Amino acid sequence: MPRPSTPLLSMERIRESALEIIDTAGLEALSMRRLAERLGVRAASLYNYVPNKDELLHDLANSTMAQVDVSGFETDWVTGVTVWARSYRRALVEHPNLVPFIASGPARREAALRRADAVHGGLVEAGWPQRYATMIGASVKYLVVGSAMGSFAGGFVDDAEIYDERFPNLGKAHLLRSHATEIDNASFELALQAFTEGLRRRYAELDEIH
Amino acid sequence: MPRPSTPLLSMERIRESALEIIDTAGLEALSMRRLAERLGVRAASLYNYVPNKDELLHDLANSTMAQVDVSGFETDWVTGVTVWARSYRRALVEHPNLVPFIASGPARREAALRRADAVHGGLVEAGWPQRYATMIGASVKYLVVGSAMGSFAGGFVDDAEIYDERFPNLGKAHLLRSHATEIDNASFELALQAFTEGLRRRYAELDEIH
DNA sequence: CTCACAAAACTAACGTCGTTAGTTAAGCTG
DNA sequence: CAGCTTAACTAACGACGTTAGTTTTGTGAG
Repeated sequence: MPRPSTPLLSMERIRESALEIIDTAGLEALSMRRLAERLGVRAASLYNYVPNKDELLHDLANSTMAQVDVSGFETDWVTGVTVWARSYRRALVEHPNLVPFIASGPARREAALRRADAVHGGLVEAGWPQRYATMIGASVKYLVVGSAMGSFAGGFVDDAEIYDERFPNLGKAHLLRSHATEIDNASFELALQAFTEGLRRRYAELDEIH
Repeated sequence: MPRPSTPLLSMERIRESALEIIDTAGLEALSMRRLAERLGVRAASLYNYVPNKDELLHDLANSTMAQVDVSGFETDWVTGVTVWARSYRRALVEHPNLVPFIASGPARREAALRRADAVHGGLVEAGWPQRYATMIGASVKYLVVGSAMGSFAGGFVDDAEIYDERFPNLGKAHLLRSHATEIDNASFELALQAFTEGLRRRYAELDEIH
């Protein structure tokens, strides 16, 4: 059926379906053929909208990164970092299976660069030396990416037998799974707050020098 | 040439070549056919040694995790965490392209579980409540995985044009690349130390209550 | 010492994948 | 209404993971 009256596809529908597949079946489950099938179409038709699979993934990554909020630096650097980190994590956690793709590969993505620029600028403006600004940006990124990807608690298996006996200290690890997201949230908050606390002390010492 | 006098393959050679491909060409470049070719053999022969590609990757992941050192908890929890975090990161950074695989997927790997058990035990022994022990373990994992995977500095492109003008605060980002590993190391150390500093304060408050 | 069987290589094939080339018909523009 | 563009299609290529079946070598039991 060539050239239907109203188009079957749109960039919007493609993005949407691709994310559905990734979210429910994993990144490796996304294939052009499977995506096409879900859209009621043949694989080749997708190439009228998307140059190739890799570009489609970059597109999804970019629109994910666009949700990150760096407006907090207008207040002060601590809220800047905190708001940034939390919104960053929130965006990634929405599509955890996409995180490995987002996090690897060069920093060419428009949305990501704009935000990196804002973070760096905000920190330097607040008085942090360039080098520190770089390191703080990197550290927060580590924390966010690691937490969005790892889901520490969700990683354990729902079967007590596996941990019992052989791993006495993990005896109750199988219970972690049921409140996995709560534990992951709390762990991220602990890490973020302990980290910013440590930074505040360094920031104070910075002033003492001058 | 069926059944040669001396075997052409061995688990050792397979692991080695697989890691070489992953390190130099990326995780997605590892295919059974390509691996076989590098070993002077046909793809099907690999299945005499390895049940399938996924198991091979798990095997590589497991031997990577086996290098992580959790002996520091015999001294005190701070050195325990520090030694653990550093050796963990060192192990992952050796094969950054394998990190996405290592970090995703359930915690079924023997080596990883043994170490998680030791960490949790060490923290509880030192007086941390169960819940905190879990969160601290998770936090450090976040930091390590994020840093091993992200290579913040190395992610930037070696081309000044890309950042100039449009991203004023990243003006010199293209320079980051040349000392990428130094910056990544320093950032990780900053994050780890700031984090443990924050933890120390909480640990002190913990004692005050009783 | 021989003979059966395990081991370790092979070839051939299946179904899936990303992608391209070429085709077709509908819609838009002059 | 003629001609170009658009958006679907079919067919095909080469690479992928994996399995089945084949062949020859090495080895252990009698």
